[in-house]
Amino acid sequence: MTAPPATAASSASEAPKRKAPDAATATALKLFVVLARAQRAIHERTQASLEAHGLTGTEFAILEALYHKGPLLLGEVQRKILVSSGGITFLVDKLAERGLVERKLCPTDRRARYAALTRKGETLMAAVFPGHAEAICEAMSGLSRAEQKQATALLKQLGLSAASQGGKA
Amino acid sequence: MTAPPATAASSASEAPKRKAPDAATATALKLFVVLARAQRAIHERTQASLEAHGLTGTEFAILEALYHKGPLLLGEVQRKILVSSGGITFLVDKLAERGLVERKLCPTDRRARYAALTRKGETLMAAVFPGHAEAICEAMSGLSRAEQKQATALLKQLGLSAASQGGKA
DNA sequence: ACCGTACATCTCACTACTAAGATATTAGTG
DNA sequence: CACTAATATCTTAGTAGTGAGATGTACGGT
Repeated sequence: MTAPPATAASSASEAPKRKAPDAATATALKLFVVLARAQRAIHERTQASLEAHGLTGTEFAILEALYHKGPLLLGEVQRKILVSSGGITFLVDKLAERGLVERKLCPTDRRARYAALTRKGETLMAAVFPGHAEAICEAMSGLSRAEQKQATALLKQLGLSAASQGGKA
Repeated sequence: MTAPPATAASSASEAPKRKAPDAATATALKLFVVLARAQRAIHERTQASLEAHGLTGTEFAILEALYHKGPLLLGEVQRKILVSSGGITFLVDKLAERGLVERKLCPTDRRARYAALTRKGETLMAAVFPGHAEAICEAMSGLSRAEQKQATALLKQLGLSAASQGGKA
């Protein structure tokens, strides 16, 4: 998995060669930059524990969903991890080649396929998951638990608001 | 630019089929998920204003850096927007093909090249930047200014801490 | 002047996706 | 039952990058 490129951190304050954005804009731009940077830093820190097992973050997300929820329709997995329909086919193909998941027929809808962890996939997740959770804890350790909860509340509000501003338009 | 795939939102509370993670871990995992989701939502919302001009987010980040700072060495741009060395060559090539930037020799170091906006690139940025800043403001409007500042402070602390936890190791 | 190390950029092969459209199946309507 | 619209997955071609290594260049020490 790749981390998103960062936006240049300059906008708000360093060298306002052309414009002095009003204060509200400056506040929003600053949040935009630190959000991108924080996400990137956390992302890089936590992917290391997955790479050691030969998994990308997206692959792990699929396995994790199946691990915690049991077999799921491909479409359900797709909506959960937010990749394209072509992407989920490709990713499940690769995981199936490695023997970690298998496709199963859906008895009530012959268009649909389930993805399910194999024994091998379960074993892998049991080995990988605790270390990954710990890596996330460590990556977040710059904030106290109270601060983490505060940040979670703010980000949830922000994310829901942004997501509802037009879905895909 | 592509948004990073989301992690399955399930880990913390929905169907703890196998494990009841301790409370500190649950807090960190939850923050991990909402951080990824918020970043993704904001990202999608704000890229729309760039796509209308045929720019990816990364391309815009390069142009923005040059717009606000003037000509920069390729290496400086690279560090600012966090892409690989191969990536910055590729991206500047594409922007140069479109006549938005040009390479210039560095008089004091013949290994180095400057990237600089052309007249056309400046014009484009003057047209694109205000709308993009406004899109960011709107995307952030789910939080009040005070909340935005609070979130910025928390995320800055989180990002710096995570980034210093091993740089690349 | 000459060496070795450290850069700055570029080249090339590869990866992890996305978007659009094809195919197969289901469900609803008259 | 035939027809249509909606779904679920797969196929194909293309994109935005990464990473390793190849040049070409700079500079401190000798």
